[in-house]
Amino acid sequence: MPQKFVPAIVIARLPLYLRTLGFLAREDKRVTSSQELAERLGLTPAQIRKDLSYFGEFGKQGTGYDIAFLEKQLRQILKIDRVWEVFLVGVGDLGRALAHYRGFQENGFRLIALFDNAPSKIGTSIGAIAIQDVKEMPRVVREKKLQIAILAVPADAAQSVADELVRAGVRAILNYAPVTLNVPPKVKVYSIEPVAGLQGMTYYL
Amino acid sequence: MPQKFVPAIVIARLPLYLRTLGFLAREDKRVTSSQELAERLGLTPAQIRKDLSYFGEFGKQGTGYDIAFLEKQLRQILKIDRVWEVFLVGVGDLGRALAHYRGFQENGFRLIALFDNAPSKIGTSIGAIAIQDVKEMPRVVREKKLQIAILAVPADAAQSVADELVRAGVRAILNYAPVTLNVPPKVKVYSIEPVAGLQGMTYYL
DNA sequence: TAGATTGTTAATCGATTAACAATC
DNA sequence: TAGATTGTTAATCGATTAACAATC
Repeated sequence: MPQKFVPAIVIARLPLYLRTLGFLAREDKRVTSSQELAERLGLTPAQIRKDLSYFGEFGKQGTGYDIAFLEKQLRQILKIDRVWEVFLVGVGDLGRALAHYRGFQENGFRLIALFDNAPSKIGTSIGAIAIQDVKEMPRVVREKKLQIAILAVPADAAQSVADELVRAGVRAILNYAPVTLNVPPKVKVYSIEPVAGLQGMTYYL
Repeated sequence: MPQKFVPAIVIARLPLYLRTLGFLAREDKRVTSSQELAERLGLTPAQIRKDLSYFGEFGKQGTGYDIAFLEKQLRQILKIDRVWEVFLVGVGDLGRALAHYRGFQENGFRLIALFDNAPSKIGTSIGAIAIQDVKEMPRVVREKKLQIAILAVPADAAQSVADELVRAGVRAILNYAPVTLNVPPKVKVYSIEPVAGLQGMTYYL
């Protein structure tokens, strides 16, 4: 089935749809509508129907969408109907907090390796996971076929570490370093930008 | 001067331009071009020139942009040519890490208050900042005229706390809770979405 | 059946890009 | 002057929305 091209911005909304379906399910709802989802998400019903239509027909006229069914479909589409192994590079304050964050685990992203370059940290552990020398990273990534990295190194190291990640075969980087990473198009980057976020909001104050 | 409407997506790019100018300055460059900025940022030169043109003429034909000058202009436009006081609600693991994060401070966002609802935390301190009862939040926010909140409470409390923030007069929320907040249009929300970010990337794996 | 809501088309809206005169 | 690069216009591209036939 030659999948029609789906804009990245549509893909980016699917996790939000999925999350909202989860909330509705926990409210013991069985069925929802593009109208209800749109209200919760601050979008238009048309946009939600259009987005879903890239992937198939998931609703029923007059009724709406079966929540459990649509959740399952979205999980399949996003390929999160499985557990993904992820690893973290950079175990500073931020990296340490990320290593403890349960949200990844809870959503099927299992942290299985930690890397840092500080001799004082290498060999120590966080929870059950040992911190390894970042020099070992390429070998471990290849051996375990890891595709997803969480990058939490200082800004001035981020690009060179990202280059290493790409060379080692990583295909997705969750970037916490305040830099714009340059990577080949086959590698996806999602950057966490709290400071840029704040700076964008002060404009409106 | 009746400012022309500037698309939010343009505003969102300005902090990235500013950051890149900072990197160039630290490389001892004095002048840059839309071409050079575009390469660093993975954008087109035309887009950068167009974005800047919403606010004035900052370059010189044949030469490009004076880095220090453009930095100063962007800081003024974004209103980050001053220190903003911010406060944090929710001192769990994540909130604790955010309270220690130096990136806010370094970029002119001074954390001046912490709130939580757990009796065991209230009265204790992080660094020099005491954790206060979240019930005190509206009073403190009004007294100090705080406009910017960092929200790091559990997902199921986020909307009701956000409602409180809005009632207290907060105008900008940096949201770390994995929920879509519903707030009036005068209030800006920037959400940090690591899990959604990962879920969007697995689609491409 | 009547009412509700989907999936899709076409129109609209908005953002990006190419091109180029102006000019440093 | 010649080369470089801006600021801006117009064209293009892409995303959102309105509208509605289909149908549950």
